[in-house]
Amino acid sequence: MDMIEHLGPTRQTAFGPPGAAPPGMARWGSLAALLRERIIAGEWPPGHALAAESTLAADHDVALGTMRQALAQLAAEGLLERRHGKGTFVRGALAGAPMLRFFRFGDGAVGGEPRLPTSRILARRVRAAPSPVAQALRLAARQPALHLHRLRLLDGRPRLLEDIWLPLHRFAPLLDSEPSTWGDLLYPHYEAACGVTVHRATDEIRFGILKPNEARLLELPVSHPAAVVQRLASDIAGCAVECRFTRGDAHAFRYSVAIT
Amino acid sequence: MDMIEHLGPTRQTAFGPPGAAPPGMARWGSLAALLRERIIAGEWPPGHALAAESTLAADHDVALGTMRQALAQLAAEGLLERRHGKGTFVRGALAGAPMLRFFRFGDGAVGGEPRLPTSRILARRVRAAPSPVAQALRLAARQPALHLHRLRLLDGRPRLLEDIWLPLHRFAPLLDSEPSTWGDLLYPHYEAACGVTVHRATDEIRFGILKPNEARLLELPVSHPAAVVQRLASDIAGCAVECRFTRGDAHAFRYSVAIT
DNA sequence: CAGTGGTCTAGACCACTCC
DNA sequence: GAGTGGTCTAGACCACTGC
Repeated sequence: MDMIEHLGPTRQTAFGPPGAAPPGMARWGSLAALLRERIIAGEWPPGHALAAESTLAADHDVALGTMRQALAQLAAEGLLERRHGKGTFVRGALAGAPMLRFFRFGDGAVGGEPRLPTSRILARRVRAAPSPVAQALRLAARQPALHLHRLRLLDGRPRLLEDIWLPLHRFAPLLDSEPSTWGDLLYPHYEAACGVTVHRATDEIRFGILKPNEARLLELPVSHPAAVVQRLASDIAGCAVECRFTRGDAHAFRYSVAIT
Repeated sequence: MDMIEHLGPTRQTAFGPPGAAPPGMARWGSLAALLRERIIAGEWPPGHALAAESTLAADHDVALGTMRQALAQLAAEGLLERRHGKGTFVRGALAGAPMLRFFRFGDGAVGGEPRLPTSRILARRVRAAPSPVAQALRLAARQPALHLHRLRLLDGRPRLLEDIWLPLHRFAPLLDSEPSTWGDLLYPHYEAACGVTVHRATDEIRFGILKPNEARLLELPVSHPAAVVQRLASDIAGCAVECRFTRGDAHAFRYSVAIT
């Protein structure tokens, strides 16, 4: 022990080139990258508990604080969830990215309580995806896609109309069950039936005009203005897994953004 | 020294009740709150450099790491900005919350380069604010407001129309200068002319119909659909300082949101 | 070069959760 | 009570900035 005392108790780059420390990445960044890869590779499934931070630190020969910083980074990225007294867990599917956060349907009902939307699958077909969708999903030419047509209702009244495109090669199990048994939330069903976890998504909002059949299904006048939300959802590895177009009454649309 | 050795080197709650540590706030949280108050109170103006973290730590009798966590918290809140090798600074006005991020005006020009919008103040009046605006700005009844009517152009073509409401008691200096000298960005002018720093804002988006005079100014047909962005901007203390309504062609509207 | 923030260590105690 | 994450300490070295 005394032989290495001159190195001091804090020889930080003991396991890497001493001088070439952070060219683009500090020690905790490398650890985060390493753990990130193992999570993305599926080594630990969603919901799985990682080893204790002290164990992880010892396993990787770093101090506790360094490992904590790596874990904090992954938690900030949404890959991990840390629960005091319980452990560190791989995050599962998106809790919810409810489309209704974009809309305020006043109705005649007393406001306040958030009513849960119900959904009805109107069609389920295998067909070639339109070019922009195929591009978004990174489908090869003529590679088949699963198309869902879905109506969402609030208090029994049709409110949102959805066109959902899924790469067939990952969602084939959806062809084997009755859509009416899927429930009102698709992402949990994707995970249960197909093992596909939706981890993040981007919504793009634009303005449009309802086509006649869309207006009819939503019980709105023809050429009524619509808010269109195009969502591209990805799994934990960043692969696009769903392309969804949601249309609703433009006059009911309302959305808030915070700027800092 | 040896006399207190039995306390160990890590008597952490030496300056607080030993057992009642985090009832709702840990040590670093209290430090953050303390510094936050001093920043909000204006003790350090925007752009001011704080003392070195080591100095701050010593001043408050905490370890470096504890003070670092407090400073990191404030940086995450957007109150501070830390620059490696330089120091820790109080953040100034919002760099920019460009309205044009909501719109894509394709034009006939080659895409790519972000063209800067110019602005033209069409009117500047002192008048009572409409009730919703007065409520948003927390103005007392009949307390006067400054109203600006502003047109924003891209490549010389009118694109956005803005109604801006300001509490007169903080923006009186705006009555003393020629609006054409204000430049194209208002927030820096607010800071320079009135000492009001816009620190954060929320945008609320909806769709509506242009009124005849609005359509005329934007060179669009009457009753053309419009995207309406209502922005409520606040200063560093969280006081609402500006209520702004921006209207533009709904068909040019496009906005992206990331969900994680 | 001195001063700043960024990284790392080794070890302690605390609060939460569950058995 | 055992195990987990959360907080704190005291001190070291590193990388960036500007004189």
